[in-house]
Amino acid sequence: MEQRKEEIKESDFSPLSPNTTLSPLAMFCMRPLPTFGAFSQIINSEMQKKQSPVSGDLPCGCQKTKCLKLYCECFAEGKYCLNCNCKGCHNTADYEEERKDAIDSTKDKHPGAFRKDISSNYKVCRCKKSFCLKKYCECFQAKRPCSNNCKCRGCKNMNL
DNA sequence: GAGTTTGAAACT
DNA sequence: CAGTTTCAAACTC
Repeated sequence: MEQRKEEIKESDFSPLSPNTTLSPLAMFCMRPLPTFGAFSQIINSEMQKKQSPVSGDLPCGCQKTKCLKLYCECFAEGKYCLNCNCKGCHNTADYEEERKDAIDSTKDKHPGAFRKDISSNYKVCRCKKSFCLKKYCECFQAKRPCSNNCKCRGCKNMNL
């Protein structure tokens, strides 16, 4: 089907013209700029949306820690909570200050925290009852044999 | 779904 | 550093 080129008139773009029909883009461009606070909220919201959940990751279900302690896997991985089952979560952009403080104090006590480059390879377990053959054991859960540095007892998760 | 077990994280 | 408590997930029924 042949598309006829329409003649473009100045009135097509003028917001002052009562009969003008504007494109969605034009409408967007004409919107007033948001206040700084609103702008910040929009940015934070978009940042959170970009935190796509990594495949295989499970949402947390924290109840008491506001997801601001290492008990929370999302927090421990340096991620915002997203689509989680947690209650009273402060591990979101809405609580950025509190979250940042929590990260700082956790880093003070636990310098290796949030360091993806070192955390997974050097973690050790202290299992006593699971023989390191259940997901209670972090090594087992990571599909990795226990190392000499582990403090586990009766370990059956060793390389032969 | 409720209750129990487990070991990391936090606390003292 | 060691013992204890708290916590959330894994597990069991």
